[in-house]
Amino acid sequence: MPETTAEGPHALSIPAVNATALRRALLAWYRRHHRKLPWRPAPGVGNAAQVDPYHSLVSEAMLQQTQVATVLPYFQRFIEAFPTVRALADADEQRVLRMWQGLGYYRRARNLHAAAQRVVSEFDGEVPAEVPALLKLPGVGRYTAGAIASIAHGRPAPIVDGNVARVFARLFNLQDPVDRPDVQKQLWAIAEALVPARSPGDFNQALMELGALVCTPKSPTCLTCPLRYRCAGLAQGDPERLPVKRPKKKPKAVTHLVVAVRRNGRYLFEQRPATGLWSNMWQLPTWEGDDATHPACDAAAVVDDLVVGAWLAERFGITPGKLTPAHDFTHQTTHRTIRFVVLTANANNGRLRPNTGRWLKLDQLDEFPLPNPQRTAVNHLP
DNA sequence: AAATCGGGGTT
DNA sequence: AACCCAGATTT
Repeated sequence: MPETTAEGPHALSIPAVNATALRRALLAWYRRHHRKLPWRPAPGVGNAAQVDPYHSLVSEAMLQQTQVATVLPYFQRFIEAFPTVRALADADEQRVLRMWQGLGYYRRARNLHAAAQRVVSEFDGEVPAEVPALLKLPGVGRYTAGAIASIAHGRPAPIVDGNVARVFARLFNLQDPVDRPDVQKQLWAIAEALVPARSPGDFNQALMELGALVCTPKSPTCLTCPLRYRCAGLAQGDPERLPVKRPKKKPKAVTHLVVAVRRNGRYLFEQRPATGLWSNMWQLPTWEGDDATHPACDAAAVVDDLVVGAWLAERFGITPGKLTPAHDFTHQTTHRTIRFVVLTANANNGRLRPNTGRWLKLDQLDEFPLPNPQRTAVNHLP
C-alpha cells in the first residue's frame, strides 16, 4: 500500500513513491522501446534542440484526442504545405482547413492558424518556451503547453493526458473517476511531483508511450511493464478495471437532408456558420432536423417535395425540379447519430440570392474543406 | 460542472 | 456497439 503525504491543511494527498527509482526505470524502458516519430527527438539528455518547436506545436494540436497513427500522414502533409510558423500565419484559413480535412475537431485547425499568427505578432516568430506564455495561444491548454515546454524546450513542466491518467490510476490504484475535477487536480499534482529537472520531455513522453504500448485500456501487458513491481493497481489484482470513468451521454439522433441542386454542370454549395459543428466548412445545401420530426421528411425519410422546394426557394431563391433520391447513409460523431438523406434535383429557374451559396464544378472542390459525410454525399452524386 | 466539438482505431 | 484517443473551449 502506498503511503500518502499531506503538506499543509489543504494539500492534496500524493502517493509516496521512490520517485528517483520510478523515473529511472521508466526512462530506461523508453530508451529501448519508444517509437520513432517525426516530431519526436531521440531520447537523451539535452535533446530539446532537436525539435523545431513549431513542429511540436503542430503535432500537439493534431494529437488532441487523436491517435498517433491517424496523425502521421496529416502531420507530414501539413508541414510540407506550411513549413514554418510564418508560412502558416500567412496562409488562408480555408487552405488550413483543407489540409485538416478528415482529421476532425476542426476548431483545432482554426486555433492553430490563429496561434501561428500570434506567435509571429507577439513572440517574434518564436514558439514560446514557458508554460504561461504558451497558455496565451489559442487552442493551447495545460496539456499542450506542458508538452511543448518539456519536449521542445526542455522545461520541467508536467503533463496529464488520457494515457498518463490511466497509468497513474493503475500505478497508484486511484479508485475515483479520473474525469472528476478533483481527481484531475490530483493527477496534475502527481505529474508535477514526478517530472524531473533533467530530461522532462523524455519522461513525459515515456509516460504517454507506456500508456500507449503497455498500460493499454484493454489487456495491458503488465508482465512486460517496467513499473510492474511498483504498481498498486497490479498488486490489487485487476489493473484493467482502472481507470474508473463517469458514464457518458448517448448521441442524439438527427437527420441532415441534403439537396444536390445542379445547374449547367455545377452544383450549389453553402458555407457553414463560423461556430458549431464543422464551422466554416462547405457543404451541399443541407437542412438539419430532429430524427423522425424533421420538417421535410418522416422517420422513413419519405420526403415532402413541396416543403423542400419551399425551403430551397426561401433560403437560396432557387426552385428545384423533381427531387430524386441519390443516397441514404448514417454518420456517427461523438454527440450525434446523423442520418444523411441525399437528393438530387435540377434547378429550372430562380436567381441565387447574394451571399447564400456558390455554384461549383465538382473539380473545383479540391480547394474547399468539406466534412467527411459531405464528401461521401458528393462522391455518390450521379 | 457539463456540454460541445470528429473521425477512426480497438476490442 | 462501446470505449478510447498525446484536450480545449464554451456555456
